[in-house]
Amino acid sequence: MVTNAEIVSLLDELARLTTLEDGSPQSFRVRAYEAAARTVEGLAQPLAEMSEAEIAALRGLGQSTARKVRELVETGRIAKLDRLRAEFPPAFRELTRVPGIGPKTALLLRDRLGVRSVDDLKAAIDEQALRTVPGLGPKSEANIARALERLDLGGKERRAPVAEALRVAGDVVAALGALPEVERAEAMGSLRRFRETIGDVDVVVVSRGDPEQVMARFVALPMAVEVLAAGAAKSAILTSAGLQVDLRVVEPHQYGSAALYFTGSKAHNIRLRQLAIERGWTLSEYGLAEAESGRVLASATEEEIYAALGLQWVPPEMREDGGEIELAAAGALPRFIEEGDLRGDLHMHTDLSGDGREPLEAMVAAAAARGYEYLAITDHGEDMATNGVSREAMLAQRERLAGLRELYPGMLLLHGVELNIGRDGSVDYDTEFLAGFDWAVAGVHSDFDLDRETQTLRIVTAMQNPAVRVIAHPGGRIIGRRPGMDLDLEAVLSAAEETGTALEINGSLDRLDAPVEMLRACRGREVLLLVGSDAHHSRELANVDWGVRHARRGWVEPERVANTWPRERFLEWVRR
DNA sequence: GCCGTTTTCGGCCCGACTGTTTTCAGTCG
Repeated sequence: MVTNAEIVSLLDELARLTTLEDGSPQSFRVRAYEAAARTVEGLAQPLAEMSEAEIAALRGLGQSTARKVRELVETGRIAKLDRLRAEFPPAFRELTRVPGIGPKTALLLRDRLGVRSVDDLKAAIDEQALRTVPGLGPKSEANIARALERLDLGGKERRAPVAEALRVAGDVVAALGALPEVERAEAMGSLRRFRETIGDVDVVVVSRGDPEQVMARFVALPMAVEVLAAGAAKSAILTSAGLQVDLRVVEPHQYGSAALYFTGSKAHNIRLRQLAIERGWTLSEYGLAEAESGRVLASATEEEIYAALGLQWVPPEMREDGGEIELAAAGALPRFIEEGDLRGDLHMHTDLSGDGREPLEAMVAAAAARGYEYLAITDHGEDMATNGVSREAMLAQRERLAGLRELYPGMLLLHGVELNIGRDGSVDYDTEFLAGFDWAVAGVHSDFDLDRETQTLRIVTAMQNPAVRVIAHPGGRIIGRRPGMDLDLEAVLSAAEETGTALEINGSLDRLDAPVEMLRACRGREVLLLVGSDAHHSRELANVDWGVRHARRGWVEPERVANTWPRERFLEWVRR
């Protein structure tokens, strides 16, 4: 079956190709394809199962796109896409990856110089042919030559995993925040929206002084290996980690509109501006203003701008134009989960597992310091070759944990285990030994590339095991390193509902798993979720905060997350 | 290509920067 994710990717490709066909990223058809893709992205039900009329009724999708979707479902192809692919082969499309070359220039180079690939472009530069093209000159030729040398050396082409981008952004924000003329420095962009991969880091600085001073300090930061742009309003550097960082300096009274603008997403911002226009206003990074007089109506905080547009404040993680604007306009945004909502953590390791780094006592003490009402220790089961724990050692740990209960009378301490799900869905130990645990998470740690049917059966079988309460990192992916498992989502979610097995939202930055698509598909269903740290060190207990931000991207409401429940309710569920 | 309590046709987001121009087009975010 054609999945929504596949349709999204094809719509995005149609948008990119249409940019070339129309010769402008401002093309309205391009924006229509993009808007359609964003809508499909936020859709819970499979488009492949909908009729043409039902598809055309979706916001941003009309007759034309509906026909293409049906064509894809029925024939496996889209004729228009095939035609565009033939007209603009991959080698030609490569040209627009070069910074400074957009659709217009690419087409111009093809028509005037016969340039059809990056290699052609290099040859044309060597012959100094670019300067002969009308609209280009020696300077453009030199800029493109320089951009070509830098291509593939880092910058925006390579999207960094969020964990890496957070480190770079943290360093830059700390350095800028320490400057005397800086009142506030924050990372915006896709990092604030908490996307899983980040193209570049956008930083907004609030300063009353002259922005040039801050800009000068910025481009001189030790992590800057190259200055990509240095202007009065915006600058950009390439960091030693190969990640681009853009900086904007704004006045305090413009913080809200700047934050809104630089957080994006672009699609979300365009919708906001449309709402502004309907009211006779304009919205930019400098504020919400009357179109005629230019009088500023709101700019200091995001909240007042959303309010002026008749919207609830939208959490950054939800700003993707995936239906959140309509809900915010109706005052019907889901009650989104917040960091303080969690009352316990049910997935953490100690040094008993080979990969844990701290003793049981330290992990429990750190969890208590976070104010938890309950927690579970979940070291690896014996099947795990390197880190697994024998029965004897598990029983000894159980004794130690029992001793700790007196020290923490206010906290429910569960003795748990992280089981390994074998190829056939079986798990460690035997039924009798398993019954001795208070709690068990089960996860896949090997054979990630089984075919969909086998993989799905494997997970469903594990769910049917009465000892298993939650499937850990159910997508099986490592961001930037390993793709997820091929699963029949519908079958997995149905099994989760039927068996009452929860799905984990693993807060480890390398995982952030369940993936967003899985979380969005849970909307309106009876699937239970659990945010877990998967901590191997006490400082990693804070991973749950990443898990919560990721959960907001998946529109997860706290009511569906079992570890937001009070201790008694949680315990009742565990015992059932 | 999509959309409509002003519209089924005529609109469709905003600003900075750059290079090439003598007033603007293209790119980028």
